[in-house]
Amino acid sequence: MVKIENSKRTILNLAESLLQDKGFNGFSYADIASELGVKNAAIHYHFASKETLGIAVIQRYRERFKLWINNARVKDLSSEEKLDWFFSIYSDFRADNGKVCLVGSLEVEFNSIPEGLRKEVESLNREMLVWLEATLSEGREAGAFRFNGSPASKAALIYSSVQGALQMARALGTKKFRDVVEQNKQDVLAA
Amino acid sequence: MVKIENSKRTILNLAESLLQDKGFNGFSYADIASELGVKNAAIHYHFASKETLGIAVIQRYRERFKLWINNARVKDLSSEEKLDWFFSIYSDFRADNGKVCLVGSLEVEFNSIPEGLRKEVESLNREMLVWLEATLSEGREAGAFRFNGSPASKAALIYSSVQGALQMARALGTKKFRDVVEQNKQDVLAA
DNA sequence: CATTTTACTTACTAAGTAGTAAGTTTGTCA
DNA sequence: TGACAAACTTACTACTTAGTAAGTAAAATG
Repeated sequence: MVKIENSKRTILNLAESLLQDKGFNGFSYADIASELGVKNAAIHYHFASKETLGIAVIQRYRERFKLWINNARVKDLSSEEKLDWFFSIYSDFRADNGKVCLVGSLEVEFNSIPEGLRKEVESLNREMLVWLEATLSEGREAGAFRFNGSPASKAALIYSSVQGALQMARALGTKKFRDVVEQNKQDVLAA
Repeated sequence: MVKIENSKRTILNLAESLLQDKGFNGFSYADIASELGVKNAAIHYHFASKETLGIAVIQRYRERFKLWINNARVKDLSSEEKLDWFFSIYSDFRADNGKVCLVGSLEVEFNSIPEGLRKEVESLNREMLVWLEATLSEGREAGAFRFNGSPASKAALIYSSVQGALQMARALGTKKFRDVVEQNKQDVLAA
């Protein structure tokens, strides 16, 4: 038996995709099992409960984000390029069949998901916000960005607008998402 | 029997609240019935299917929004006050046990809700955006607002940021929501 | 080669889901 | 007063849900 890591990873990929597509309450173990061509119980073998599966998805995403921002390919970018990189994460979601931000998805269902999952969502949200705040702060000091208010508030605005724009794009089309990204850049880039 | 309209309205109120609290896939007829102190089938008597119930909630909200914006109490406000009024709608959601925007909630679950409901969500989103765009446009011409880009893009940014901020506030607290509102005002109000 | 471990399947449970059909109570109105 | 209709309840169906327990085939390991 050689596909231990492979099966586990495939389940995580599918769960992540379903989370972004239909939300935590919108998918079932049966969805994953049928897509994978195995039985329901096989999913439970890898992830005892839906809560642990959800937690694993978010934890993996947190690891991934940490690796990204500490990798030279992102770390060595200019402030403006860093912001573009941030937006590009979400542009990929959009291109990929109208997926939505994991954080936003789970926050909408916040009051109907297990508590362990809530904690993970909070951590991921906080970590992304911290990075964005630091990027905005550096960029303003370097003269690349110009905005009023604190970097923390501006980061919260940019992040929540992108999150909301992904959702809005589902009803009103991808253009709305691109509009929001462009408007954010106009609002923050020094003339 | 005298409480026809009353029961129907109470069901709509509860459904709206549950939608904002747990999402469309996060509540059931049983939740409404038990809260109301009646049996499941009583809800089906008033709303044949969950889809028609959801549609009715959104349609009522659309009517409400139309009444609001055409009422003198909003219509006669200054541009700046209109924007404040818009934000205040969502501040009320926040104050009311961390509720989330109906539009955002349903857009997250967009791919797992009935099609008739999707259409309603699209209409509500479009109508609110149109009003916000017009308000921003008027305000800029009147010298109350200052921003780059089109009123349409700025409206999309403001709306999606508020939508996202309500969600973010669930994980990170109400302060985040207030920060986003304040930042939006700083970004748009003429110095 | 024997044992253990991995990755499942089969077969099930208990609970919840939307939805329906038929009957009941109660107020309204001709 | 009697018919009707509104607003339910009772009792059910068909289905889906997460989760479990026991068994199995095959690969890894000692």
